Amino acid sequence: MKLTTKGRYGLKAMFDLALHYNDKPITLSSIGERQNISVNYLEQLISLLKKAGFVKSIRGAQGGYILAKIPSKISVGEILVTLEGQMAPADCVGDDPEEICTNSDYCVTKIIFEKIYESINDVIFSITLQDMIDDHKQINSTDIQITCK
Amino acid sequence: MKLTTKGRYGLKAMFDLALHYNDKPITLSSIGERQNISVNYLEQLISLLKKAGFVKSIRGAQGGYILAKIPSKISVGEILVTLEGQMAPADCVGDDPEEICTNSDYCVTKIIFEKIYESINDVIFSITLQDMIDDHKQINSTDIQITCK
DNA sequence: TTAAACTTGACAAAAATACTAGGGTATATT
DNA sequence: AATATACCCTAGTATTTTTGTCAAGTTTAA
Repeated sequence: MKLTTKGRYGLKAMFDLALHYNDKPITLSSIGERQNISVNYLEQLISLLKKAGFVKSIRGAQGGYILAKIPSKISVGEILVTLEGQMAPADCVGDDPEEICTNSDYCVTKIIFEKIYESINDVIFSITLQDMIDDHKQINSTDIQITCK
Repeated sequence: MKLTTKGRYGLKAMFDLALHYNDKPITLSSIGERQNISVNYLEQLISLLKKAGFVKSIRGAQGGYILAKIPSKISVGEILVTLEGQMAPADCVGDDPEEICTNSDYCVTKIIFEKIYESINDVIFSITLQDMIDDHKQINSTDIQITCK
């Protein structure tokens, strides 16, 4: 039940972009440096986030990435689902489940998996990037964002 | 964020034992047959559950496994944690976290991971095997337990 | 004593994950 | 126009995790 690096790195990258929301475009190499993530790998993650409409890219010199929406309109849940897929503990649950078992109507374990799924979603879709910024400002006196591995 | 087969299979096996709580010892081969799980693999899972004190084994002919406690005293959370480890979305959260980052006091993503962790635990530790039996009885008129893959 | 059942540990195939490599393309600056 | 910067895209690959298999025991009821 761990998140993969996709979700963790991607969330950090998005938080990094959110902190710089009104600055000039942010390069992946600067994100990679601050968050300690390989730039090539970041490219793959940001590409998914771009396709999903959460970031915009500006090509060429002085280019980079910026959020496509204000931080309060992007939830942690949207980011994680884009990168990791639905946060379902089993394939038989989730919106549009991948796998529908023959006996799922009578399956007791499925009830549990559904409850887990719902409780995770309640959390992640209720938190936005703006909430993270607010938390950050409260915790950190300096302006440098610090996330750990 | 999927459970592995360890957790899923182990939970099914424990539910199977719970349904037969007052019967004679249940063999792994019968559980494997009903739940469609390789017996050799089940052995590994049940061994963990035995070490954790949730099941007792009776060796020899007519032997098998029985729950070591009544179903209402065994939570889904205990089973899952025994088999999967803590249900933490990242290594930096959980009771006694595996990995303590240098900046964790100031890490904003950690706050999110902690909230996810807590919400999952709220669910899984509040459900017992007895609750599963009750659910099952409500859903299924027959006495045959049915779980899906 | 024999067969059923549990115990243990080594091992291995398959899948998923986490990158790396490297060639493109667009654009700002000089 | 040339150049440097920075995004874009596709493959490949090493590592880890998952999901078991196999084999050689030990224990115990009948």
